[in-house]
Amino acid sequence: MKISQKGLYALQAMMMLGRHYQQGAIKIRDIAYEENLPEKFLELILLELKNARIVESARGAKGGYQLRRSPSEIRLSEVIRLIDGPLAPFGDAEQLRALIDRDAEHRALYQVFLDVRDAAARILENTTLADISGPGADISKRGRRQRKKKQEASVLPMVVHGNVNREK
Amino acid sequence: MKISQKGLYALQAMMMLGRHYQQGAIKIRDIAYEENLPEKFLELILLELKNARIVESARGAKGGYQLRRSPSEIRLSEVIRLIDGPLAPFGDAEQLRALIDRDAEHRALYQVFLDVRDAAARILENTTLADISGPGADISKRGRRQRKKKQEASVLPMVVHGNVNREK
DNA sequence: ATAATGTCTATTAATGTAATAGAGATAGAT
DNA sequence: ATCTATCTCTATTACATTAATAGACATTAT
Repeated sequence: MKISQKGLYALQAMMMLGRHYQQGAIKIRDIAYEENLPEKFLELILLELKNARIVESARGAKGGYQLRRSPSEIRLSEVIRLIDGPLAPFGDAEQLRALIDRDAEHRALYQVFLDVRDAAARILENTTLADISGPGADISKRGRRQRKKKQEASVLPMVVHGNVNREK
Repeated sequence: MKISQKGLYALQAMMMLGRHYQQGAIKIRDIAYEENLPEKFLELILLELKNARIVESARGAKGGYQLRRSPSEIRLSEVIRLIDGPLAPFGDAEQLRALIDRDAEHRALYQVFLDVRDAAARILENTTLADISGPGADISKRGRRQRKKKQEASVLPMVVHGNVNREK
C-alpha cells in the first residue's frame, strides 16, 4: 500500500472539512488555502470524493463542499482505498487469498503479504476522521467507537520485539 | 509501502536460493526457469542483491548465485527495503517522526501512518526466508528465532474488530 | 582457445503522478 | 435579466517510475 501525494491531500482536505463540520459549505479555495494545497488539483480530488459520496457539494455562489457523514463515521481506509487503491502491499486481499489457495510454492510469501495488509486494515478501518481532526484529536482514543452489532472485541497475545523502530 | 513486480521477483528468487541453500552456485537461468521469471530482468535484480551483499556470485563457467547468509538470517524487510524502499505507507519512518514533532495540525494523521509502518515492520522484520521457503516452510513458526540479547518479548492487549477481512 | 557464465550500460514502451488550463453549468445577489 | 462566484468536466502536460530488452564486455572452468 502506498499513499500518494494526492492521497495525502485528500486526507488533509477531509480533516479540514471535519474541523468545519456543520458549518455549511466550504469553498475549495478556502480548503486549499487553509491546508496549503494546489487549488486546481484539489478540485479533482474533491470531485472524486463527491462521486464516491463521501462529501457533497453545492454549486454557484455560496457553494462549496461538506462531509456527508459525521467525521466519526468516515474511516481513513475509505478515503485511502478510493484515492490510492487496495491496502495490500501487493495486489489486493482477494487476489492474495486466491494465490494462497492456488500457488503452493509461494503460499507462505503471499500469506505474509496478507498479514501486512490485515495489519494495515486493522488500523485504518478503526481510525476515523474524528480521531485525527479538529481540536481534541486524540489518537489514543482510536478503536473505541460504535460497535453496532455484537461485542466482537477480544484480546490477543502479541509478541513484541526490538529493532522495529528503524527504517532502512 | 508498495511491493512492485520487481520486488516480488526478488523475493521469489531469494526463496529459490533459500531452497537450494548449500548446494553451491545456482545459475541465473535456473532461477529464472524454476521461478518463471524474465531472465534479463532477473539479472539486474540479482546484481542489486549482490551489491547489497545479500547474495554472492561466482563468474565464469560453473558460476552462479547463492545466499551469503543462512535463510533464517535473511529478513523479508531487508529485501523489500532494498528493492522497493521504506516500509512506511508515506515517506519513511524518520520523516514521519519529524512531521509528528513539527506539524501540529497533521500530527495525528502522520502518527497513524507511522503506526501502519510499524505494524508492517513488525511482521517483515520477524519473517525470514527460512519461514517461507523450502520444504517445511511453516508460516506459524515466525517470530520465534534467535533473540540474541535480552529477552524483549512481552504481551500487549490488542483490540480486534470485525470487517477487516474485506478489501474494497 | 572456447564456451559458459556473470557484469555493466543503454534503451525503450507503457504507465502513473502531479499537476495546470480553460470552457461550461449552476445558483445567489442585485 | 444580468452578473459573479462557484463547482464541473475534459484535455493537456512534464516528469518519473516500472518492467522490461539488448548487447558488448569480463571472468572462469575445461
